[in-house]
Amino acid sequence: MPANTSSKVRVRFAPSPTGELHVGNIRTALFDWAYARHTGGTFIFRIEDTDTERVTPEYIQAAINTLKWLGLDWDEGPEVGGENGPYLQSQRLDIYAEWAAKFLEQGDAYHCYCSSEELEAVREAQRAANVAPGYNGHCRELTPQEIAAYLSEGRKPVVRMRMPDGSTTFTDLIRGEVTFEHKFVPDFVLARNDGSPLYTLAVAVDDVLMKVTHVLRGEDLLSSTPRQLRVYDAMGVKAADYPLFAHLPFVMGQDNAKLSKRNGETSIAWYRDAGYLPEAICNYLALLGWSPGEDRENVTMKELTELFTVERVHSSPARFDMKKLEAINGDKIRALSLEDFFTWAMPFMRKAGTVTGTDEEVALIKKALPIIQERIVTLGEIPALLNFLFVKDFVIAADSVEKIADEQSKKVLQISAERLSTLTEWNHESIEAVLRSALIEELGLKPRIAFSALRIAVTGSHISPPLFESMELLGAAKSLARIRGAL
RNA sequence: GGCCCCGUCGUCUAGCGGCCUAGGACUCUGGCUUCUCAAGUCAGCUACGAGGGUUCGAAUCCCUUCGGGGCUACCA
Repeated sequence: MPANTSSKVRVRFAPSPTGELHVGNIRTALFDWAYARHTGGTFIFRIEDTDTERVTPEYIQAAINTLKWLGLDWDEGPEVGGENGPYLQSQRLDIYAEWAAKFLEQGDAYHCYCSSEELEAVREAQRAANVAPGYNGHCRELTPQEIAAYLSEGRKPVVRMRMPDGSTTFTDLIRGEVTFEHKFVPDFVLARNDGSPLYTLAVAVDDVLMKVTHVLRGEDLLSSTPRQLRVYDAMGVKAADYPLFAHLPFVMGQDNAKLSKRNGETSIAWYRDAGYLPEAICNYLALLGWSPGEDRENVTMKELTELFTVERVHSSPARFDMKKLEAINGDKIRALSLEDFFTWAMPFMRKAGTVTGTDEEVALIKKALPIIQERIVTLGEIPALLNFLFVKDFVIAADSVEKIADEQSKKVLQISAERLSTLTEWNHESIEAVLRSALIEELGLKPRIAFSALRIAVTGSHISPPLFESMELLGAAKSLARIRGAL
């Protein structure tokens, strides 16, 4: 039944920014974007801000920033414009009003004078009687007298869509054929009594006007699809021209409930601040409900666009697993060029107050990054690992001080200081050579014992980057001073 | 309650009637490597929700059942 396969693909991501975009939203955006890029189509970004109670300008801006940060660039939408704009529904109110009026005129919709209280009472009764709740059609066929009576009471009507008898069947690209009997799809409201549109009206009108060919969205919207199709029909769109639907499975939290603050971090801002790379987030999210097959997992953004197809999207929900995200983030960090790694690392060093960004600091950071690149999972771990190189008032961590208080440690430090001070060339090879000869060969100590004391004395912690490289970077003067200071 | 969707290792998944005594990844456990932590590497643990069919043959098709989720708004 569906056409549109021959025309150019146009997909949209249309969030309702009633809060920060969360992981689930982003997964949807990612799939929308990947599908558009895969097909060489157009990616439209539209803001559904018809819920004026909950949507705020701040959230809208945050959504824009999040998509940008992730690298999900759009071809039409806020900031870039496009010939089918505006892309904020709040700026399209007159369009919806026109269509609502047209539906009224055509008899597809009607004025409903029922108050919220009356509606609630009806639902209450339906629940009590154990019948399917929903609008009972009270205002479907009002007489002019009844209307006049309502009007004289000061009632202002909403616009309600008439659902005809019968059923709606459509093919979901992920789930196959889905049918809804209209007796379970009650007449629904298109516009509030102040004339403002509801999601059901705006989404359908915009998808048609913006020539959207594929609707990839969360599965929570699956059961609203018959209503959307009903609006298309009223708009005079032929069934063959309806967009194709693909309802994406949910992203769940650890406790098998929809992901929320309670069971996992949901805001992308949190992941950004913790030091996750956009590519890692996208790669991981892509794996939630989709798979490239062939035992592949690690894909770049480019590969994602090449490999992504709706056919490979799952129909079952996926649980968000922080551990796996961390693993992928670590992989992505290790794959970074030194140049890129530095660019990502610098803001974290600054923010932590580890450095201010002087030329000397920058030079040292660039030399130090290679030795920590494979030992971190998030960028946020960088400052703690490199802090010993920049710290002004060096102190040994409390839990490590006692570990070098014994005689043997003292001896190790004493001898190390003596031998190290004779070195003419200060680099990790010469440092290692002289220490091995003094401590391992001459004293016969186990490496892990001998070097542990030095590590603590020099870096202040029993966990650090490789010791000899660390000492080379720290420099002879500071290294020796710290070793002596620990005695 | 009704309607709709979903159900392979703890988690994400491969699988689309025989290649499956079910593969990969993450996690976890153990080994190797090793100056700590990592990284790397080797090995191990663990799954087709259940019950009926169809078929020579089912994780793959059908039915039932159980379980999970969504919707049921003048939210989206």
